[in-house]
Amino acid sequence: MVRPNAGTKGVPRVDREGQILEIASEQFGTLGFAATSVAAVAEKAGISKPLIYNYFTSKEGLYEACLDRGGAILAEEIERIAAGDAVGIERGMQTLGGMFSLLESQRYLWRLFFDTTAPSTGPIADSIASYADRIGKLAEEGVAELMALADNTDPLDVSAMTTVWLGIVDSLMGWWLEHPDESAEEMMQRCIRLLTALFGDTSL
Amino acid sequence: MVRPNAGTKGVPRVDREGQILEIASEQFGTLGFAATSVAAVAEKAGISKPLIYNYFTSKEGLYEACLDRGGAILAEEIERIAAGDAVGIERGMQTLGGMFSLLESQRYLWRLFFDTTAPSTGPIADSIASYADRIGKLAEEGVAELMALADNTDPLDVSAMTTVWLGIVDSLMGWWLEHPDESAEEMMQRCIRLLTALFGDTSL
DNA sequence: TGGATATGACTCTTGGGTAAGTTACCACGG
DNA sequence: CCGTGGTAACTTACCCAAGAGTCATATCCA
Repeated sequence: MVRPNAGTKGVPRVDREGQILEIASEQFGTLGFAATSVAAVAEKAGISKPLIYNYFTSKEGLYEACLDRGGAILAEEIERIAAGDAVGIERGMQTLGGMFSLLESQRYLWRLFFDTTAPSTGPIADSIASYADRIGKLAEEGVAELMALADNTDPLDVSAMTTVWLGIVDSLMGWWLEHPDESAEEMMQRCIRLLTALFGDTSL
Repeated sequence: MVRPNAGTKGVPRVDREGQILEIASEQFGTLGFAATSVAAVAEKAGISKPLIYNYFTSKEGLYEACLDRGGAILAEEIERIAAGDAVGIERGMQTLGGMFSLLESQRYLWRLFFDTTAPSTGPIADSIASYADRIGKLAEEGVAELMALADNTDPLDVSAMTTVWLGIVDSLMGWWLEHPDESAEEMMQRCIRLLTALFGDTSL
């Protein structure tokens, strides 16, 4: 049988995998796991669906690979800032700034780890949870520090505040996604203005 | 042909519709539009799928009916508070308090209007947008007031801050959903403590 | 020539939606 | 007090499209 487009295109596996991951991450990050179809990723990459299955085994495998690629980057940056000596709001703002410059060209990455449509059981859930936990732990640590400054060490209060903090970051990322012209630097300046509007300009 | 379970069960349409809407709202609100299946709603209601289609035409029709039921309640409460004379943070906290007591027994309602898996085109999108806008407008109004107090009237700043504010409410609702034992009153006290941790106890 | 790169054309499952029929209730004429 | 027909409430069994996943095969290069 004649199969006009078959045969290698001379693209080595590693390169192809990288290209697929980039496209898949964008789709998963913007549309969510459930709404992303493997066929669509294949089409965007200019290749066929079976090749993706050949390299990544399943849709979940593909998602997991995206997580691994993005998660390392993200967690590393947050950990780097956590290792600094900034505390409280200051630390929060530094984290934000780090995120902005890190994710400027791939803002959708953040959403990968907070996608509500991702499967909630099975190996993916574990993988996603492991990264989300790693990020969440760091957030919680920062929040706990902040709260301790105000003599509040109630674990549930810290837990709620951490959720709120992650919600703030998430909503900022969402807003950024909808304002693509905004640079990381502009975004940071904006956040400082917002903070000032809340606290007055004493704190920075 | 014998159809052992067919025939009326003596439940009038209005009652049945109400029952279906309650169950559907919970499913849509907790699982999201995409992850909710009509068959599952039917099963939970102890009826068959076609009855739902008979009453609500389509899955989107069902969702729209849920929105109508929940949206009126939600927007009304926020409008009531907006009509008061509280300003800035104070208004925000009052809104929160209103939400908590209003949604204590149906916390999932909030998510109905901020479900990212809902269709983004078609009549539903319009309907959802109309309610979300109504809520968003009120939020933006409150935020704009707050920002004006700090001499910031930049529209993009207000837009970003509004998104953040909605993100905060959303994350609090999410946290509440995961802590079912927490009462509305406890939730409110917790929020006041969190606010105090941030601002010191001068402001209330 | 064998292994890596690739594909067209399937299968199978899930879930939205429908056709056609069944049962219970009720108003009304005898 | 009893048919009897109309309508509202309901179901089973199906259709169909979309999308995950697979198989057999084809091409290319070292």
